[in-house]
Amino acid sequence: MSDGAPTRGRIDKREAIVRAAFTVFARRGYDQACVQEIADTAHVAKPTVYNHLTDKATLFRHALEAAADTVGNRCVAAVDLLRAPGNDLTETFNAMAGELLSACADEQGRALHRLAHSATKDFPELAESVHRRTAARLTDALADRLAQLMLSQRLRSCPPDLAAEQFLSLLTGPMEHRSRLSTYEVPAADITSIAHAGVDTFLRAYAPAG
Amino acid sequence: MSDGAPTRGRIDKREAIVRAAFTVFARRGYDQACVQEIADTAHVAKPTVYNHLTDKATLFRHALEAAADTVGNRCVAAVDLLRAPGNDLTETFNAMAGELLSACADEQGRALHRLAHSATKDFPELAESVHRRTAARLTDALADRLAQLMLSQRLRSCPPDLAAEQFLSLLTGPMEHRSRLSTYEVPAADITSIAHAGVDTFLRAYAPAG
Amino acid sequence: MSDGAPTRGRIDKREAIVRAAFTVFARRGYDQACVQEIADTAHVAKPTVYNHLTDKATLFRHALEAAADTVGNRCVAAVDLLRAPGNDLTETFNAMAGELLSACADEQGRALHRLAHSATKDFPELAESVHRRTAARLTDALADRLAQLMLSQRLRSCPPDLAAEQFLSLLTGPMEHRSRLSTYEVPAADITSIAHAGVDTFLRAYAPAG
Amino acid sequence: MSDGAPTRGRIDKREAIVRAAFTVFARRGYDQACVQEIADTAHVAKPTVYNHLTDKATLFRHALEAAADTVGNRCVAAVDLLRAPGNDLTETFNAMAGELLSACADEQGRALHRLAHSATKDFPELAESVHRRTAARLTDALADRLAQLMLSQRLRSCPPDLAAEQFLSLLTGPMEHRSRLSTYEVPAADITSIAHAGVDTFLRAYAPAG
DNA sequence: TATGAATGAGCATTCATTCAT
DNA sequence: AATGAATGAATGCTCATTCAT
Repeated sequence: MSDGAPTRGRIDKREAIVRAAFTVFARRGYDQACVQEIADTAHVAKPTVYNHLTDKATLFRHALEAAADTVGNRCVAAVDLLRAPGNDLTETFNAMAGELLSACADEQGRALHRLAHSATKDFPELAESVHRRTAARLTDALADRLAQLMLSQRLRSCPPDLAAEQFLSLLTGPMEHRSRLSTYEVPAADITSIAHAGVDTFLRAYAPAG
Repeated sequence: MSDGAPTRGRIDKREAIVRAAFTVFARRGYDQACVQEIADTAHVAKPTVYNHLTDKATLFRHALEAAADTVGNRCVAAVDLLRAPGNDLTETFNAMAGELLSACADEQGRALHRLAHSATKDFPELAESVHRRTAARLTDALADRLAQLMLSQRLRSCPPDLAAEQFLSLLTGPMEHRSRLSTYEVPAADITSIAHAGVDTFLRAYAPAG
Repeated sequence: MSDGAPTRGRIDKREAIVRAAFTVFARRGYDQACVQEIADTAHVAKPTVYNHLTDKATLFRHALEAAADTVGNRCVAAVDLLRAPGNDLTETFNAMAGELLSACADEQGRALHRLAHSATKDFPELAESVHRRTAARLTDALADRLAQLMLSQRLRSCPPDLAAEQFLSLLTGPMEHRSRLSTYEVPAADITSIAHAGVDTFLRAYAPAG
Repeated sequence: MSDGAPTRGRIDKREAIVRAAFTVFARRGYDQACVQEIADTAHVAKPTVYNHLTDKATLFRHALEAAADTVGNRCVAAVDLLRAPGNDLTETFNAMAGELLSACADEQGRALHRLAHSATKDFPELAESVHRRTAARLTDALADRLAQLMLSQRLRSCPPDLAAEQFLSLLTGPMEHRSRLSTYEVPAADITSIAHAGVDTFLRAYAPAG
């Protein structure tokens, strides 16, 4: 290779394959997805797929982990809104909650959720890995923020990871309910109302004593 | 035939097949489950399976709906504990929450949860049906109980279905978190602590005003 | 059995089965016909079919031979028209030819023709038997009539079976051509014109010398 | 690749498959033929068959049409003998008729005839296509020759396609009779005598007037 | 005798994966 | 590095046929 270009091209092709894989897996599910369709979507020949990623299973792992990182990043970014809580805590939480739900509820997020579930049987480590890159990472980040708010007496003092877990449950539980296990898209209005209701309940329960 | 017995035999065999189907689908997932294994598990020949249930898909539907009814029944029974709330509301809720989580967290409940998720792509009506027989039915039953408690001023007055949804979210969200999407069994101790924490937060948020 | 009645009922049922068999075989062909459909058509249970006729193959044989006799009878009846040849030989032959083609060209005749062809591989004796009951029997009967006409000098003298064979070929060949191997029904007008043309050619070739 | 060779290999394999398909279909009939046997006969793996020809049905269509072209070519070649009619018309017709019957009566021709008949139910377009490539094409070619002979006054003037149809019927009708619907091979001696008899009758009927 | 129920055998088709080019 | 071609392994489903009633 003269400079970085040829390598670049190869990397691009690999990325294209992984992206195509996620698209196809999202469309068909793991078992019904066929490597041929992934190759077609990536505009490559089937053996080329095997040259880059050994296995259908490997393909699946890379596709899901990449998507998990994307979703995880967006969630953490939403949580970062809590670094600058204004005077009105409710307002700040509402904003964060809205962001969070939007991040999880879009097409990619829902597909990832479904695929992660379907992976539990044959790829438990992958399900674990996705969980770590999304839910666990998000919970940790949120727990950090909540701990700060407890320190500054704006929330009742208590184990911050439990609080984080419950806050997220108040958001995702109703979402799962409404989207029928991520089957259908949830209208923006519903998302907002779920967010507000969750925040309201959370803040009532976690308001500072007195 | 002497009495209803011969018909009985047929029904028994059909039930055996449906039960076997659930077992195998739980073990392998829909796509990887093969009808032969279901037949073997039910101790019947493969065509006998087809004589009773038309399709692999039909087999799947019946197996899941039967399991959903079982799980749903146990959940509703747990909620019925709220019909006789003692003096200590916390204690009653704790008991119910424990029952509820045990019902959802056992092997069958977790398998059903996974399978329902995997069904969303190819059997959306089935996912919907399972949802109706479990989560939706449970939410409705719980909302009824909460409405009564609001009337008798033991809970703050507010839309009961929202309250029910949030209560259940406070239980199932952490469960899903801990079980890694229903992959692993959650130890009884953790179940209890999740139940208590959920009840605590819920009652704080929904305590009667003032 | 008290008198002939119960036996009658049994015979009727057997006939119904054989008739149903021909209907279904005609509709589907031998391989694609399934015994269940025959049983349904005859309004009987499947094992009843096996009680009366041992085999799918046996069913086929009886169905075809019965149909062959029916068709054969009609053909021979047509040939009998030659027993009373009027003054105008052409007219008599035309009448017979028309009858003959109508007999072979109706739904049953065409179905029998197709089925006999499909039987040659696996049931050569059956194909032979059908041939004997239809084409061969018809040829013989016609040869008898032609021999008489030769004796009475109304036709040129020559081997009568060859003449019969050729006469029938002049009728059935064009029919097979027009019906696309018995696939389609041939319009009545075409039948008449084929008949007349065949008779014309035949009588020209077999006209008495001088 | 040096020249066109590699492509050649593929074509050869495809042709081998189609040829094998005809062999097996001829041996078993459509329904009883199994793709595995075709693959074995062609010395390929079963999926290779599917790589080249989509379907069992497609396989059937290609096999029959190829065979039909072969038979059709030989028939047309036979008819071409009439382009140079010698002084003795009978002799020329006898030669052509012999050629014609040999072409239709060999193993391949008889198999094609049987298969075309069995195809009428499920592949009417195919039966039509085979008919067009053989009988119809042959009739047309013969009609052309007969028209020329009429013009040169060596045959009585009349519609040439009707004459062609009748001539062919005088040959194939008795053949079908003797071969019991193409079941058995017809001895060469019989072929000759059928040919001569057919020609004799035809020329008597179509001799120029006066 | 008539039938509901059960089964053994068979077959088309799909797909992940590997070679040779 | 990329691909056309080939294959081994699997699986859903159908159907003729037989028991037991």
